[in-house]
Amino acid sequence: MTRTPRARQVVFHLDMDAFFVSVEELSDSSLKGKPVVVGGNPGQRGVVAAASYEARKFGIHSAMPLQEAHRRCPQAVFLEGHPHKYLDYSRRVKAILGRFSPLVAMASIDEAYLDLTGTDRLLGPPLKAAHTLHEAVAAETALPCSIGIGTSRLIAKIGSGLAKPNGVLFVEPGCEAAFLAPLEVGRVPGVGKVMRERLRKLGIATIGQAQSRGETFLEQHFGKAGLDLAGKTRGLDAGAWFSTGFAHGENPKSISHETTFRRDTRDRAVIDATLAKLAQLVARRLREHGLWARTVQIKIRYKDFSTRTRAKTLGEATQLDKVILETVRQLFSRHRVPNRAIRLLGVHAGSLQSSPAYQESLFETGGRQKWSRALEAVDALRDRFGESSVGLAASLGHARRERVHENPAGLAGRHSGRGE
DNA sequence: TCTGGGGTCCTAGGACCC
DNA sequence: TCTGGGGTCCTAGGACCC
Repeated sequence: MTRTPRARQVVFHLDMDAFFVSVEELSDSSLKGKPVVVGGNPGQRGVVAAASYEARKFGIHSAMPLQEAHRRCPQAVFLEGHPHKYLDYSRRVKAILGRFSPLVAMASIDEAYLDLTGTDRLLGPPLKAAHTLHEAVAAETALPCSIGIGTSRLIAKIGSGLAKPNGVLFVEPGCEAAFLAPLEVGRVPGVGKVMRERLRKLGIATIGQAQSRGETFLEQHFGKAGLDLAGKTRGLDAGAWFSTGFAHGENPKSISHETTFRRDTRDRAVIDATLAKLAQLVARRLREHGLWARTVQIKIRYKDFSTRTRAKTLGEATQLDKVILETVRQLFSRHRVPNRAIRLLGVHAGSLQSSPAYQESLFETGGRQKWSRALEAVDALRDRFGESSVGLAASLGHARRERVHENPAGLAGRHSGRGE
């Protein structure tokens, strides 16, 4: 990523501490100081959504199977949780953040990035501003959080992780690489279990070791992910995840629902009812967002956890329960392995667009391709008949009509310079 | 260790087009 | 008779995040 030279950024990353657990403690103070797990009961199929710091002492962490958490700490309090409450508190926090900067990006329900570049006059130096913010969150929500401050989102995020619990950490500009060097490479966002293991086999356990192997080495072994990693080890916001900018919260790229059965099933009635329910949930959310889906996908996970997805792209985008249900039924009957017990079913809508036909504002993703197709066609005509043969306005009008008739390729085909 | 649900992005191969 | 060189779209799977 090339970066235009600019004033050094001041980025905050604010992360709520054990968010779901902390919210539960607000309404039941007897939970404080106890090992608490939010995510469900240990008898259920499920994983830990949040664990209190007390529970973490037993080795319990997010995404751990509930049964395993129970095995490690039978005396822990297991809670189903209250998603609506969490959303409510998330909004309250967001409102507070909005008073500190107009540039706030919620990265998930319990974390946000703030751009505080150039707010010295108003809020004081970064550390002071962070403490003011920290106190405001504590005073107005009674929830603990941690704040990382850096010259990039990446540095701020890693910083907030190290500041936990309930702390503030400031990485001085210019000290990024030195700050990162001793940290475990798994601290880098985007480096998960698989990449960490591959790095370990290459003798890379810390960010500093990755730094010294260099960009070429990392790219050779990991392709684009390696190139991004090289940037991250220097404290840069490399990769798609970090380069999305602060203006956020546009339309989703996909909408899906899935459910794991309490017990694996082969029961056709249960399966049919589940597919209908999932299709209906997906369709409703499409309508809520004012979006139409071009592809519909089914997900089937069997007893042995093997998972299959099968997709179909529709001729015409939809937001109707009926169309989605018919499509997933078809995909299911065509691809299900007969008599195998099913653990999970899912319905997924992708290739979303904001109207049923091609019409996107010409500058949005879908439209851009059509646009360039049309312009290519114009170029082909020019190649063949000379510059004067195609007036710009006329050709664009033509392109638009072609789109409405859903035959964007027709123009290019008939008038191609290759012509055969 | 018996593994949720909602997402994003990336890869890679094949179809198809000019 | 050793065989292009783009490009896009579609599909399936997987890593990763919270």
